[in-house]
Amino acid sequence: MKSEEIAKLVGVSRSTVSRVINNYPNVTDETRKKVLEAIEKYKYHPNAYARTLAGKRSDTIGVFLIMDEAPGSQKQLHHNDFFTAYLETIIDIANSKGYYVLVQTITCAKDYKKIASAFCEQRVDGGILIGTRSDSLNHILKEEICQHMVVMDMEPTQIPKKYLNQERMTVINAMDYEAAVYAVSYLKEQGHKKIGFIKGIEKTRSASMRYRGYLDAIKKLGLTLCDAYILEGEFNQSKTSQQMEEAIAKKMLPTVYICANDYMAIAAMECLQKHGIKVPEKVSFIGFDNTKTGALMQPKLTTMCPDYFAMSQTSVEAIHKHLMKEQKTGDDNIYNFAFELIERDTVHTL
Amino acid sequence: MKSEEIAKLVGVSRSTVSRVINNYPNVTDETRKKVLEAIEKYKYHPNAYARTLAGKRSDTIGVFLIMDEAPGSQKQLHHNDFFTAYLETIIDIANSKGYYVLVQTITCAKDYKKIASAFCEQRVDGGILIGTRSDSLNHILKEEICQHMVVMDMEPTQIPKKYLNQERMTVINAMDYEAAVYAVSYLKEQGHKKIGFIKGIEKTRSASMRYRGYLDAIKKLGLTLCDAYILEGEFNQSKTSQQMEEAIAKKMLPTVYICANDYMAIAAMECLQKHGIKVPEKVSFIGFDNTKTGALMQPKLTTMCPDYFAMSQTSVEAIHKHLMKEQKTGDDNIYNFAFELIERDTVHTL
DNA sequence: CTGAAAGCGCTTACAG
DNA sequence: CTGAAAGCGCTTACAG
Repeated sequence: MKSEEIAKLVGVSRSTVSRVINNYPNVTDETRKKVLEAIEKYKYHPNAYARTLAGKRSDTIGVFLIMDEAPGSQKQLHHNDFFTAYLETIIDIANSKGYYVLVQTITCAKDYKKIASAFCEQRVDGGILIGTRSDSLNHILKEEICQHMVVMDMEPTQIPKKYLNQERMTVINAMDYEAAVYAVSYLKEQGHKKIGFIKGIEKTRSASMRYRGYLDAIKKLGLTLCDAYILEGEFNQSKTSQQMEEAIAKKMLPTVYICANDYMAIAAMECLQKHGIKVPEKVSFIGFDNTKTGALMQPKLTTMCPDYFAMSQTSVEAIHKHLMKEQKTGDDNIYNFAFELIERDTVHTL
Repeated sequence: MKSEEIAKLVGVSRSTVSRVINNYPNVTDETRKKVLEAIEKYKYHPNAYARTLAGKRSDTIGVFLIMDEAPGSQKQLHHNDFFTAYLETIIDIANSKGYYVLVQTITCAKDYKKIASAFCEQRVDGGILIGTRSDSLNHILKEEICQHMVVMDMEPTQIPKKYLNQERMTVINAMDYEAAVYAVSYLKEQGHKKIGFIKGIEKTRSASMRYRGYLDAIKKLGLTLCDAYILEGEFNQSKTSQQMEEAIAKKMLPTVYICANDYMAIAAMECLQKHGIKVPEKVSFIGFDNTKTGALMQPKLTTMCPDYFAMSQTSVEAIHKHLMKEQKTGDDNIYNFAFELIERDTVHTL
């Protein structure tokens, strides 16, 4: 079924059918109604590829998930629930606005070409980058992607001004620095003076900002910074356990650890418990990310929760606005979202 | 940049450029090389929409995630990590075979139209349905989707023969019944005689098969079936807790529960522990699905793990084969995958 | 308000 | 082995 057949059936031209489909004003109500009825009756769907070729947008948003290469052959990618928190909301909101969502995984340097292809083949009108690394930008800039790209978790100062000014990029960040500062002050209020930190790997903006926020807050609040309280967890459970074991052996334990993500907190807690060290009574924990596991385990993990929903929503809307050309000029294509402290059972009041 | 420009640059016709792009044999090596060089040099990407319109496939696979409507406005869809286990593998494998992946969420009856649209607008060459419900099939059949569809977790007998015979559908299931039977026999070997079950909602094939496998195995192995040991968990943590509370109050506890999914096991365990009932010493647990939370919590949950990877891989390959017309005739478009018992710390040997 | 015609960027018989 | 031409199913100035 194509538009010409509908046209014949109704007794109008293809042009008119097209006008109805695109909801143009210059069609009489009567004609419009007849066409709409025929479309409904024969379940006509305009061919997306023909529409796009003839000048319409593809109505498709690309979501690019940057992930570490999995070591084994059977990649357990799904363990990265970090992405899912954004992905399903993005899809849902995009669908509700009439966009289709194309998802691609980026697991190595050459995979960045997938992004370029998606744009160059005109498969997508805009893109959202999730899991951004410090080197991601180079890859993208190298590929000269022209349309609109939303980048999550990237320091705006690292982006060449022209991209931001030409409104070719939108930056969406969580306020990781502020969240870490808040976590420290919250813990101080709870009576903690020895506050440790378990670091992620700092090739992501969020991990490094969380750490910097911690460092600055410790100094600003007059707490003493102790190297022995800072562990290199590398976002990695076994590395975290190992570091924790060493700290236990040295008997250099703070009264609480802030962890750059929930999973390191979970690994560290398990390690302490094995040694009979009570959590949270002896050592308390605050995680980051609000994973499902943290919410369900015992004791339930207190954590800093990013506004996944708002960030996902804003990313879709940024692309939508850009395509609708509603984007105002200026610097409002940089967004920052606050965290929420979710108080559960792993912070003991001293 | 379009094919005509490349043609001019090289001094050949568009036809020849097209032949090179599509890797047709009837081009001299010399010409092919020159064209390829120009394509590389000018970073030419054929327009996907023009290609498809001119008769090529869209090289896009649709993944349709059927999920319950979330109660709140801010849908916490990402809590459904059931999907992610499949989704990221599907994307990865599809990408590696040169397919793009379009993902759509189905949260209500009218959303099934999204599936029809994706096919009718020719945006996808084939589709994968995840999270299938007993009523999903009606929706799909009603929409008269013509191309190839892979359906996960659907009883083959419910599908009209003609769809299977015409190779318009592939069915991919986990061996839920057998897994439940195995779980029961495993527990019997561990000395358990009072084996309970926490049920999901039975509008999914997997939930009902897990329950039926349990029932049949109890009978077959000569164990006594006790209604009080069977709880209506409805795949729901609060419902499970409530049912568990009642069972505790009645003092009608088996020595072990098989749970139709991990999350119900987690809720039930928490409930027992609150009452000072030791897990696994007093009451043991086997879950289903192998969620990350189950692997990380304390005690670590013993669970039946579906072969997510193989199922995802097979679904992509089924579509690929169908598009390549490699699909053999016959009934091999129904696949069943075994579970693996992951022994951790929640089954106590009596 | 409506239609005829050109054009979007490819592929593919067809002819040579 | 290669090119000219038709065609894929739409949209959009253009003319009326």
